[in-house]
Amino acid sequence: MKSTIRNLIDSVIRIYCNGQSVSLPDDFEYDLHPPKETQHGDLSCNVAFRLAKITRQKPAEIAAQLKPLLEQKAGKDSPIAKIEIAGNAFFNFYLHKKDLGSVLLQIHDQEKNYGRTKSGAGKKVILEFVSANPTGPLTIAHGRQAAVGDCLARILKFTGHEVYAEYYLNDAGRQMMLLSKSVWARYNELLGMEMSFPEDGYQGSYIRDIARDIIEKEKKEGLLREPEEKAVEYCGHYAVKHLMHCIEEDLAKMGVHFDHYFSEKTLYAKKSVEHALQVLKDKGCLFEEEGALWFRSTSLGDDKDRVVRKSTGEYTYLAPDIAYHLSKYERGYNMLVNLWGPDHHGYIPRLKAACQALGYAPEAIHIGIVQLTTLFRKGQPVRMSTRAGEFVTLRELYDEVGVDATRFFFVMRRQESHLDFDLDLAKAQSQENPVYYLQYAHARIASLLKFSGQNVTNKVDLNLLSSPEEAELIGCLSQFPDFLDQASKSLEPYRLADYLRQVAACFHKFYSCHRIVTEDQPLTKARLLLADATRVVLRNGLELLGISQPESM
RNA sequence: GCGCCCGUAGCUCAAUUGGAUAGAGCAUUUGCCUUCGGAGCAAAGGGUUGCAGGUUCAAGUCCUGCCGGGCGCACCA
Repeated sequence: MKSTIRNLIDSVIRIYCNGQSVSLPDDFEYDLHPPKETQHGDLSCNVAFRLAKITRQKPAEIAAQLKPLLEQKAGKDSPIAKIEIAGNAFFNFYLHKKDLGSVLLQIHDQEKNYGRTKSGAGKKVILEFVSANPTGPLTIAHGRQAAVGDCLARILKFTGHEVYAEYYLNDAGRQMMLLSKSVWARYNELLGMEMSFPEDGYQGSYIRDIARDIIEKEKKEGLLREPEEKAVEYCGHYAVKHLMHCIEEDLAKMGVHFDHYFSEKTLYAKKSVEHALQVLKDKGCLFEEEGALWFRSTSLGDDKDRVVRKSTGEYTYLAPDIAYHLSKYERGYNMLVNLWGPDHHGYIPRLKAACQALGYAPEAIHIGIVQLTTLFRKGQPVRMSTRAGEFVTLRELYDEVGVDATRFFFVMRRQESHLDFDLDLAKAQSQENPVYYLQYAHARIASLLKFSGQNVTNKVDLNLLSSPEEAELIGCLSQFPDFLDQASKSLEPYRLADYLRQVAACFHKFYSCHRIVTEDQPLTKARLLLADATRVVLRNGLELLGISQPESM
């Protein structure tokens, strides 16, 4: 529908430009979308304003010239019922009811595929998110990253991208050593040995649990007889295995899926770090100074150059990261999406620089920050502190409020802004809970369809759906693919959550204004088709958010 | 000190990426259940979009300078 009109406008502005003897720039763009105010018609277009820059005529004059051309070109079979100029030079298109309603036939026909687009065709996306160090259970901060990332993966797939979801597992380096030593210390302590706990070690009680597991299920006190280095290594290995098992389980229970957990250790085993640095060296991006090896990131937008190998011979954190991203490049992904916590935002320029040096185009690199969440209970912030080992874990959160509410709350706000998570609101099985608002609409429709006792058919008279509430709902449903493309293009799932709320609101309004099942069979059939189309959009949308779609509540 | 992000209704947030009269939810006030699910709907109040300039047909959105808040500035990970 929209593309028909867009083609019409395109052909008309070409005629107009020829008449003015000016050529249209290749990047010429204009908007065509439903206006905010329903009184401004079904589609609104700003093309006359945009042309003003090119032909140096007044927008109103251009609009006046274009209008007859549009009307003439449209002909009498077009979906356009009326064209008017308003607000100086906006075009407002009014469409025939049956053409507007034809989207319902499309929805009925496409069902689970309604909303699918091809806008991401050819894009092979590697989406990296969560990537929490395996040094403890997932926190609510990771939970938000998980929810946002997983929704994003679903949306990108639905909009035609090829998506590979990956978790980068930091199972090497300093944090790992600390974890190993912490477990080793608890192990000794449990066996009555004297040992000081490492400074900055992990304090959480789960460390002691892991140590106890080793004693009870595995080695008893046998580690004491081994060389300390071996024993510590064993503790670390066991702890990572155990913690990753918990992390994968936590994620799975929340419906979050990863295609692969990429181990940092394997980078060293395969000499990938050396390989990556060689690649950069061959491109002339490295230099030596004061005994250290540097990456010249300033030539790619960073504010200072970065050390990749210290004068001691050790690599900095950046080195394996470069190797990891080279692996993404070598595996053929042409679009990079990383979701990070806010504590890493200073790290973005150097990694972007690295990715560009490795061969990625700047516009193919997307590093997004998922801001922190503050939990509120009875209006008071819930204090969290990882240092003392007393934090609210992701598991505790969704056990308390449920997976659906957890996921919805995590994605309902733009991810780069700080989130206030009201526990009481999320738990409330009542009207003020936004999750239930959506699910209620879905359940209500399911129940209604059952009540009607008839099958939904597409053999209906669409002209019967002529009330403002019906028109508004139809317009809303027809925008589903557009909103998905927006969410996918901007990498912001909250747009979908917002849109679905709008769909539910339109439906509830329609439902309370009009009785659907009546003696009037043609009207009943038309309204049932509309209700069922709403169900399809809600179902598909909730599925993309990873939220269940109950038939009854 | 340098860099990045944010500032919209009492609170939490939108605003189709520069479009027409800035909109929702919560909270407050008021209506609507003998008919399909009231976990719903309708209505009211609430705003100089932090301040001051600038860019243009058009600015909450872009640019500059202030004010206020958050975060980051390692040969740490």
